[in-house]
Amino acid sequence: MNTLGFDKDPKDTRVVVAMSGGVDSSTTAALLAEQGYDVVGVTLQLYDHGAAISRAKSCCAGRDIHDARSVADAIGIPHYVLDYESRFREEVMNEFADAYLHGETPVPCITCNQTVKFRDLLATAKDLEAAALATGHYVRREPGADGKPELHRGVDHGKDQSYFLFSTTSEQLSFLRFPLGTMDKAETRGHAKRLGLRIAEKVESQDICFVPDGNYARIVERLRPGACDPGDIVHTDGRVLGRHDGIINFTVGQRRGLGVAVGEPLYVVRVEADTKRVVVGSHDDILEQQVNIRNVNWLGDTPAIPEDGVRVQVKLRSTQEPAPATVYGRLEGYADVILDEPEAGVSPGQACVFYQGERVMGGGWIMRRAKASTGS
RNA sequence: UGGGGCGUCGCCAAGUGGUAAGGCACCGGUUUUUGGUAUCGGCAUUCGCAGGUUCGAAUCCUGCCGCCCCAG
Repeated sequence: MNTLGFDKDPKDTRVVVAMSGGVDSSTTAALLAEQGYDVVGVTLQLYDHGAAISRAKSCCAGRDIHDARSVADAIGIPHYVLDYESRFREEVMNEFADAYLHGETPVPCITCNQTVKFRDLLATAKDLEAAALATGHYVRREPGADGKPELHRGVDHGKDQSYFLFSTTSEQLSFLRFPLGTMDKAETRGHAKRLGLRIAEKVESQDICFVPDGNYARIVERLRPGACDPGDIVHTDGRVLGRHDGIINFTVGQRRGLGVAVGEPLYVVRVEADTKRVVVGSHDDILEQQVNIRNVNWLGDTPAIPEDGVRVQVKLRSTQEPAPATVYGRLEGYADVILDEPEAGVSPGQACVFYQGERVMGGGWIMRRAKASTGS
């Protein structure tokens, strides 16, 4: 049994590595190559990088494609750049823009993982007759009780990326490998240095990869010209406090950028696409204890989420330790999550990811509440 | 042009003779492979305007300007 779990020699095990050009995926490729695997590097060209080429901190830009190629050359593996621009635009960028126009707050990284990467790239890897697709994500794939692989958090909870992978199916998981899941960032950089990778000191990627300067609203406007109108900023008590430049600039729980002052901090309580209103209120007004989700991916051992509930911990954002909750299965991919303690700033369009300890139990997409009671 | 009240940073607001609190907003940093949150820091040589009194005034006096309320 080799390190990727195959009962054959590494040199006879072909593995495709998704190489973004960053430290993590480069190191993943280099480590597997070092172990003697038949590594094939693949980099996805996801969007027109003309505007983003000088953006050093985003992933998959032109600069990063170049870096990926350099690393592949240095470690002596074949490397392919695949043009996934059109499908990325359709499935990730367009959905991203539409979500904002509907008053939701999307997580394009998850959409990208569940479509372009773990569906399309994974299929491509199979076409290349690879035994597995490896990525540089900080998550673990652990053998489960019945032999089927489970998804676990990265050992380094500070880098754990399981939030972005909740929609990974069991089938996909069986083909995926995450060699960095047991490492922390320092170890990864240590390997990168040891292996002489030029990108060893490269800065962390952050922000949305296709938003070069962090100004996501501008991208939404470019993708959907004229689709967003200004509207009122309304307090939960009914007062109209001011005007805003478009609902796409706001997300539930947001404080800064409202431009109105009433003495106490104001937070966005909800974003109404139909009336173009941004409703704001006090911090208490953004506390939510029930979260309704859709398009659930369930990774538990039961066929579905029990209707009478199962105890889990949930993340409602990537940078948060899981909080205790009970999730109740509903029909057709819906579920209701009841948190033990209310959470602030639960935003429609974001992901709710389930955990039981280290194990990722799946998750779903947060829906708008039917009628948010304001408590005023 | 009868009476009363008020005018301090974009908003609210403390300060009534000793040399401009605070909150909100805003700006910047940190944190973060989404958005957001959080956190740290910055933010009125100046108190409607003009004179005067005083060692010293946003605080006292005078005039002017503006606003609000009550009464005509």
